[in-house]
Amino acid sequence: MAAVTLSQVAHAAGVSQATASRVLNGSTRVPGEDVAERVRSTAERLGYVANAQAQALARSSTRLLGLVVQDIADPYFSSIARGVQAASRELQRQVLLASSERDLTLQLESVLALIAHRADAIIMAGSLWDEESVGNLRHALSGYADNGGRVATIGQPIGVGRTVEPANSDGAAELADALVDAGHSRFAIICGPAEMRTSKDRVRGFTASLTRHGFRPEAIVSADFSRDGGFDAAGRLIEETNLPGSGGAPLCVFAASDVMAIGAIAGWRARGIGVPRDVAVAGFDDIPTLRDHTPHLTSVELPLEWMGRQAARLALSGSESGAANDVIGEAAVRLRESTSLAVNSGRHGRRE
Amino acid sequence: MAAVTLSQVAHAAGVSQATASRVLNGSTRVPGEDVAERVRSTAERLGYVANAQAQALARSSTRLLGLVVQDIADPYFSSIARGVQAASRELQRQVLLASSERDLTLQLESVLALIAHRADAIIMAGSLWDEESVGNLRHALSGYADNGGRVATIGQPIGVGRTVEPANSDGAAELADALVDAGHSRFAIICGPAEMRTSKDRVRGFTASLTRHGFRPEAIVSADFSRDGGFDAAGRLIEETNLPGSGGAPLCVFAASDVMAIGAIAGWRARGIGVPRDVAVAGFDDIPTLRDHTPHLTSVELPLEWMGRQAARLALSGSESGAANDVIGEAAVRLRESTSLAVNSGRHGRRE
DNA sequence: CTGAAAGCGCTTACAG
DNA sequence: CTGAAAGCGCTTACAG
Repeated sequence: MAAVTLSQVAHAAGVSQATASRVLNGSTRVPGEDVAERVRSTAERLGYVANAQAQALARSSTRLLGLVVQDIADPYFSSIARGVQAASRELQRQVLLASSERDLTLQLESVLALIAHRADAIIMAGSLWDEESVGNLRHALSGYADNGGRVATIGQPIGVGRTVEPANSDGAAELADALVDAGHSRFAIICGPAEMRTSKDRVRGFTASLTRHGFRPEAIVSADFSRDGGFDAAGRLIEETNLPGSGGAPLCVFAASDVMAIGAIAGWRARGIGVPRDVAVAGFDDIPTLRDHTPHLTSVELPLEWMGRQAARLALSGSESGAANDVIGEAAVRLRESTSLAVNSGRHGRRE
Repeated sequence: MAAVTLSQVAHAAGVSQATASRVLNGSTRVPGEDVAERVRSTAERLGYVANAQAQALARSSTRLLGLVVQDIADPYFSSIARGVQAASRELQRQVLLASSERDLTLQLESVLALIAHRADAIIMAGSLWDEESVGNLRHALSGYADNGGRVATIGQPIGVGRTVEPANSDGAAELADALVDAGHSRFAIICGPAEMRTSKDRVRGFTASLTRHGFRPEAIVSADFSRDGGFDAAGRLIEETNLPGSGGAPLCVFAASDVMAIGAIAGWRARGIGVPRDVAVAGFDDIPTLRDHTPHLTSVELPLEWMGRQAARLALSGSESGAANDVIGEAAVRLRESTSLAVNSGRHGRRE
């Protein structure tokens, strides 16, 4: 790449490189308007675009914001990414995006790549690790932080940097409260893999609330944290539990994410089991793209985009006392058709 | 940031900086294994991570891949981004993500930022422009290309670089064919803004096919290219068209995207109009997250993730004759419940 | 195989 | 206000 260089512009404009630099890249020490104008028009004419790599090296600040997500196509992460992106624009940063694919090795590689690029800050969304494997990651991150790098995690603290914590446990507990209030009395759970903290927290909150109300889940089925995982789990669940006949109390299933809930509904439908006619279902996240699903899904809304923005803010704002250290993404229960009891009283229930 | 430096590692290992560089960063000219090992362990001990900015400057190659999308939270773009991300991992690149928000100014700024970072290649997905505004963009991009930058667009050619073109027009035409084959005879269209080429191409292909079959749309309603746009359009459409009574031929509405179709269905449902009972609807894109929508949506599948991969390949592969210049994202019609005529024969139709 | 040195394209004290 | 020069952290001919 032989792009136009600052020194070329300076030469063509008949000034020193220092002057050209000061004119073109917002220095407070502004040269005379005549010279400035000459430099500007020369730069324009030559099509000069400053080399950000060289600037970064000279300033030792890249204005890069690193973001690692598990899967950018997952609506959960793409919503967060949107928030990060928006905040980074306001904060004049560029986003360096890495995907970890739920693979611990890739996750470490991603982080290392972001460190190599000397991103001013690194945001890790939906990180996945167990206590053994987290060592390398934490080591890399804390070295990075020691050198002035800023770290923010979304989901769980990793011991370095600040964190945006979604109210997974509390939200799930409030959901259980609301479900009990609505009249449900039989519960089961579909969740993700045991080592996934997001899923674990949600199950924990849900179960704890149930216990307070004097209930406990009749079954807990774990599967891949995906639509297909929910589909499979739906099948396994009905083998483990009794769906009531027309007389009994209906079963209410909490799926640890909307995406799993959708899969479960599809799985039941394939077996002729209707929601909420034969079984009630609640999800988590309240993904916007799924708001028009039929039946409308009871869920727990999380401010995903806002959480992305906050993570960027936490990571980029000074470490001074002013800024909060951690922030909570508050959850809000949305009771909807999928857990409705009204239509559940008999076999003749109509949807709508 | 005072990260450990190559020269520090070299010093600590008692070798020259050149040697350290050769050991640590895959040069073919490998030093003796004893020295190499000493350098490696020193680097490890000191926690050395190469500064990618400095490397980029020295090598004049950043290994950065720029991607600009309109909205990363839109499933259309996040699917593409996933493909780009996957390919870039295989090609050892990092992704620099920019969002243009359907704003021409932001779009230009995004591209300029990517150029400033000297990305090896820039991919523009779902670009939006009219012939007047495209000037600046094309100018920036062609200057970039002149300096060795590679460009790929997804959606429409911009006159510089290669392009991945989704079969919007052909796919929509095939959809119309299939719908006519299935027995539909009355049509209407819900589309995005006139200046959006994606929408325009789809409408054009659909209408052209209709014409060949001797039909023409009874109404064309344009709205925002979003769920809410579809919702609004649904309302306006029924004011402009006659929905048949129990006897007449049913209306079949083509929405220019799945997201608009979903919105339209919600809009009708809010007015007591059922799909496909009262009106048939087809979308476009076949978004995976919407596959479990009720009714199952007739759509035209586009290989979005694959298109992202191809764009990365086109952009990063050599300009030599070997590689194809442009590639088509083939469309595949998926006829499903939302355009089913079986249930449409009377008022007693049941969904499922 | 190994090293001294120039150069990548900027910024920024330091002088004038 | 303006410029000469050092320095940011690497790579890579060029010698030895």
